[in-house]
Amino acid sequence: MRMNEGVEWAAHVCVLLHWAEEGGDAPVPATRLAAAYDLPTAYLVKQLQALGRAGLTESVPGRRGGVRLARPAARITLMDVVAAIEGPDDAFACTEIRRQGMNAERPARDFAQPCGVAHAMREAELAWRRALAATSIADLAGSTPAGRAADARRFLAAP
Amino acid sequence: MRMNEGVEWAAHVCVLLHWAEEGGDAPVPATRLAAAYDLPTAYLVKQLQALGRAGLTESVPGRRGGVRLARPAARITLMDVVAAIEGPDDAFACTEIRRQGMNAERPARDFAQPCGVAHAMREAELAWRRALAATSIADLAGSTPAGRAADARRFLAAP
DNA sequence: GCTTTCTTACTCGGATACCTACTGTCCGAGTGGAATAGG
DNA sequence: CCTATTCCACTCGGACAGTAGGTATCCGAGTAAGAAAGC
Repeated sequence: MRMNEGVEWAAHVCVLLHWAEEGGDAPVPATRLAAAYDLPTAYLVKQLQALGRAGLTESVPGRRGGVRLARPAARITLMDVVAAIEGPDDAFACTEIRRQGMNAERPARDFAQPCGVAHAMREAELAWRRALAATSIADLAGSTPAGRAADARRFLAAP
Repeated sequence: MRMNEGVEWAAHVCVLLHWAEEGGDAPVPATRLAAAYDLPTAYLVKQLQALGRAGLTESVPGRRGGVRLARPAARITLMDVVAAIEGPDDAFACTEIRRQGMNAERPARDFAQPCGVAHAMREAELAWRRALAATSIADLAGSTPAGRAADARRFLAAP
């Protein structure tokens, strides 16, 4: 069970976009974002499109276009970013194997209650989601050393 | 990010092994376990081997051999099962992209503190692990309707 | 009757094939600001 | 000087190839219980 690399990219890029917003340099073109962390541009664009579909970012077409956050960084959580990139599905998918084999003859109503394994897995994932939802992009930006944040703003503002 | 199907299998199989233990029918051959839920035997054996390597189950070779739990079901948690099948690695793997691109010139000591994204992800995974560790195989067995548990014991005891 | 051998029913580990999903690249279409050309 | 056209820099979406890992199967080697054979 490995998470998409795109999640890491997207999280860092959202922090960059927050800094750009503060510096008055929004929107930022994808090529510049890719250069900031030396990422393959074409593939990063794919992740940015996923963020856009999820409503986290807005894209401005045209000559001085680019990408910017669709709402304040304090109201975008890591959970939002993970959900945007990974999709809405749970990691654990119950396939109801309990109905097969020795239980194949049982009527469906015997399995009205959710499987205990699936229930416990779901609870654990909810705990995970709650923890992710507790950290916002603004929190991440705030925990970065001031020197690096200033340099990032400078990099994004440069022509 | 999808979890291995083997996790579901392994969890249900551990519950079966617990019932077999109670009924005095341990060890249980893999073929019987596979038949209980109509799973492909050869592939289930692979998952059982992973459980064995993790120390959750013991296998008895030879004619009336099979697999049994290595310790009481109350002391085997869902976390143990997930770790055995999925491996010990975290789902989120930080690749330190913050060191590249615009920060490529910085000395390594500038990044002594862990990346904020990685830290938040790690905290969330710990919450997930804690939740999984709160449910034991015995809990899962206890939450199954008595009728199905009895039938399972009968199935495992049958020649 | 006792010991030895054989058969049988298991597990274990590696090798292999297939398929899905992630990773990465490329191309054409659409959009809007800025520069340029024409009146 | 004002308007219309062209150009350029950007986004979007789909198509495509390569690769890693999950899914699934098969085979040979090892082990022990019970049956069979020999003394």
